[in-house]
Amino acid sequence: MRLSVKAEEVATFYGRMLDHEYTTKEVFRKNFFNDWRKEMTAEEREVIKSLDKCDFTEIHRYFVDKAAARRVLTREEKQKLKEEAEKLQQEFGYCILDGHREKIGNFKTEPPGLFRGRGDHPKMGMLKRRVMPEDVVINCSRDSKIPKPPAGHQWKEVRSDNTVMWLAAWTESIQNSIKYVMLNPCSKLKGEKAWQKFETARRLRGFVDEIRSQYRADWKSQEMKTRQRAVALYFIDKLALRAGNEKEDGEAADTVGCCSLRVEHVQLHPEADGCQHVVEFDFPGKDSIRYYNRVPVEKPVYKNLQLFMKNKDPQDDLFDRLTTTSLNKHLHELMDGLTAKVFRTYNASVTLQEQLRALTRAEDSIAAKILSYNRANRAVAILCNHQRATSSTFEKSMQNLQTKIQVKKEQVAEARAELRKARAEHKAQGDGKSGSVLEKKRRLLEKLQEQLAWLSVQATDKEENKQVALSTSKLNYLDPRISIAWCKRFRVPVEKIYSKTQRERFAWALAMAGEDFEF
DNA sequence: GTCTGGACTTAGGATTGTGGTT
DNA sequence: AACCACAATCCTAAGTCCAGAC
Repeated sequence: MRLSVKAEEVATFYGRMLDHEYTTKEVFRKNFFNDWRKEMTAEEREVIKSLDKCDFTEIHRYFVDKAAARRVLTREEKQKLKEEAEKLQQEFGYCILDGHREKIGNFKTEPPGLFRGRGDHPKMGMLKRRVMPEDVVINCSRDSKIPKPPAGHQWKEVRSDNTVMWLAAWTESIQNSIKYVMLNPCSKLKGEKAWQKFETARRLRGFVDEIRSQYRADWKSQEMKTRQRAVALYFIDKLALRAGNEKEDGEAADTVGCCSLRVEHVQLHPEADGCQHVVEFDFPGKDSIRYYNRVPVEKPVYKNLQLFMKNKDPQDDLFDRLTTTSLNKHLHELMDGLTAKVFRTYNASVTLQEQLRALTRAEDSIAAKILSYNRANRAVAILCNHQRATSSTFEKSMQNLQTKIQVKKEQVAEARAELRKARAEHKAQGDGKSGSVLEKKRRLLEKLQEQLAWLSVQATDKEENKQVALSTSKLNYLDPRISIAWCKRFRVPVEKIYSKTQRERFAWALAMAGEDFEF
């Protein structure tokens, strides 16, 4: 069936996703079909009444072929595409801020498509509309070269607000929230903000002992509200839980954080795993990532939880007298600039520093030091519950690595035998030629042993990292100055820890952290 | 207090780039 | 040159937190 242009475009959004799990989900299909029908002409709507009877395979094949065609382009053609993208980046990807040319993060508006909400999102599959110039607000100084809208179009508004960071904004059609064009993390402005964030977290170090003893005292408060706040704060501090703002139901997936925990998300065990007073957490957190943890807690916490759960239904709020606003208000009184999320930053960075101290040995090889670093990083990622899906190729690539290790082991054994032989020969002949052969064999063995060590480090790292995502903590929670100081102290090239973009993002830290930086 | 809109950070998955192997 | 695996980067959803209105 030949479709009208509008209906066809929306059909292609679905067709190109055909091999994605989304298209098997009832909610996705229902929302898509509903929005698709809105784009149809009256005649089309007459004919197309059931998604089950629509066949998108031709559309799907078109995109598969297109992707394949892209893959087989010649080197020159690929080079040309790259240059075109670079030209676009140069023209639109930068702005002038306070007289400096700064890289923009997202300089393109988001293309139209089908909304891909995470978890059980009630709006998945809905049509995300194309952004038109008429939707876009431009923010730049009055005396600057104001960007021109495309021919025949106008901006929604041009304003000059120097109290905000965004350069352009539009309202997105799914949640009616605002999307922004902002600077790249390598920009001076973003760098300063990150630095400020870590400085706030460092300041918490000076207050944390006092705060901890206070919330312990508050576990026995007369006021229910204070007790709830004190137990919640304990979780935020000890378990690095997120604040947990309330969400409008029906608008997003059902996920929770600390303050929004419900009775159904915790189970109390008087005794478990050989410990007393164990709390079992099981709830969907941000991005619907499961948080599952069994932790022994101090007795007053346990008793309080029993009290908070008494006479409540599973769906009731655990902390019914607590909101993120009231918690943060309390935190503000304890320290200037203190909010719930500062505890995550603080505990993440402190954990990294402690773990690095405990794990690194000066006499280790660079490879072993990097494994230690990754393990320290991993401790943080586990604390913050940063997960990733196990890649579909994990088992296979692990197997490949094991094979490589086996081959390398055999090579080492062989090299060792040859070295022995060369040594015997040199002893018998004692001339310069047999001496240089001996030296060569010795070097070969050394090199192979090094390679073997590196491979087995990789294998250990890989296995331990199967379901743990290190990048989120590395980019957002770990004060980069800790890592840089560690690199300097233990003579590890910083490129082994931070990629090029990461070094640009953390340029501010590279410039200021010496080897004795302490968080 | 409570609600809402706004601005910003944090997050995992998707896509792209790279370097080694076949 | 084609292919593959992994790392790096991009994308944008989903959080946090604040200010202002009532």
